[in-house]
Amino acid sequence: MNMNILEILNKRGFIENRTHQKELEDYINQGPAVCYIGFDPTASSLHVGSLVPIMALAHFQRCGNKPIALVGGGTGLIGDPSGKTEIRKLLTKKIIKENSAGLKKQLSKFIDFSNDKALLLNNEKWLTDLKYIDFLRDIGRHFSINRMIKAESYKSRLDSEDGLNFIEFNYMLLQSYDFFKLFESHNCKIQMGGSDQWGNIVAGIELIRRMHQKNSFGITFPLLITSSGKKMGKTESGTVWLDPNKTAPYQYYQFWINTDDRDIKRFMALFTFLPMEEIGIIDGCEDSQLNEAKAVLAYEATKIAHGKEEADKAFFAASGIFGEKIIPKTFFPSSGIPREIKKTSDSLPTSLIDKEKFQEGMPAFKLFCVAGLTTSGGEAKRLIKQGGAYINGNRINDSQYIATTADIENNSLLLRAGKKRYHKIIIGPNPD
RNA sequence: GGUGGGGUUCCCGAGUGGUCAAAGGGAACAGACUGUAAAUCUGUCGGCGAAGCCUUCGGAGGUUCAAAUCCUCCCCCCACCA
Repeated sequence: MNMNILEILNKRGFIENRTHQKELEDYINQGPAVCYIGFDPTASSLHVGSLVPIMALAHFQRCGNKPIALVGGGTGLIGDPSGKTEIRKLLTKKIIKENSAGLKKQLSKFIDFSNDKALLLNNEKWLTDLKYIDFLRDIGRHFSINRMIKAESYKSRLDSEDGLNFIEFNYMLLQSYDFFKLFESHNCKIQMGGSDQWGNIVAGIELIRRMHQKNSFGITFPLLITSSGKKMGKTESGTVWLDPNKTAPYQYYQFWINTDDRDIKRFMALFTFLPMEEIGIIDGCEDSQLNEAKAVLAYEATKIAHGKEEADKAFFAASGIFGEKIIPKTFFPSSGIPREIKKTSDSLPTSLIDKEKFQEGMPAFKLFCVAGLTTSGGEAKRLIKQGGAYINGNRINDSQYIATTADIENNSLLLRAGKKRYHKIIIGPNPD
């Protein structure tokens, strides 16, 4: 452990706020610390927006501490109102269960759960069997309504038209109880979370103090919005998921490539493990160098989430389409990004059309629908009319254009919508 | 339980019998400009292989030549009262 985890997190921009700094540092310096973050199983996959907490846990582990990822299988049944402008739909128990399983799989890519080096727990274990009366007597009495309604997360909702539901109002108690439980069972003394979790975290700390007269700590991350003011992880084509089946590695890579200039440095610090000394170079970069830096960012981020092989593929596929990019060895020397070009386009999204069906040709707009580049024929025609549709690099000018066997190159059609969206259609019998 | 206000296309939000596929804004998409960036400008923005047609304004019925708009019933949300 050469550098203190707190220093690392701080330097890389993870920390927005923390409770009792001095005591927290002392605790960290005493040796392996235990720390937890909760993940809501509201979707079957985590997305880029959850990456900050995930990376924080990963750093935590790399510094020799023990992270706990807590899947909110129990709390997910309720829904955290923090930062939400409207009541969240209640999810069924079955869905929550499936989602929890998905989260587990994804988290394992970032955090090493082998040999108890990190723990993955589910609060369902202790929440679902709670006795209401006991809970009220033991835990509920420690919470002041007066205090709770002053918490920002509740206040905004109380003022809003939708109001706050009793079920959600209990969320703070349950999350506090989680922390308390982990404190008791795993000696976990730190809880981290997004800045909207501050109220819940502090409530947990308070509960532990009241129950055990012991200190515990909280750290919150800054709310990540891109410099263009968008919420992290949402793009034109929807959410960027960590599940390769929901967001292909190539797309994932592209997401990072499309980072706003102003965000490159910040994102590198947060979403890669590259040393900060190297990241500092961004400040002096201009134009094409910025794009190279984005490639490094995209490569590293993809590698962390999907492995080296997929990252390589995505990188080469991108060079095939957008032009080769040779990244000098001196530029981010720690990065494993390929320094020479090898052409493939394997990792492009691909679909298959039967050769016989294609014999008579197919209207171009239909092809774009089949490829999923557009969602309706009208949209595809619009695309063509606007000059944003290409087959094998040739712009299509006629919305009635029929693609025929003459358009096939190498048994395939490379469709392009707009500047960046590509899809390959292979014509022929299924190769399998 | 009572009273009042609401539910409009991805989101916000106008629209109170035809001129409504529904103003305006946001988001998004395309083009131009670029660096697979940002900003800006222009265009597009329910579906259907053109015309024309079809589906949409919480749900189900009804009035009418014509309904997002009027009537009936139902569902849901909000506020105040209890």
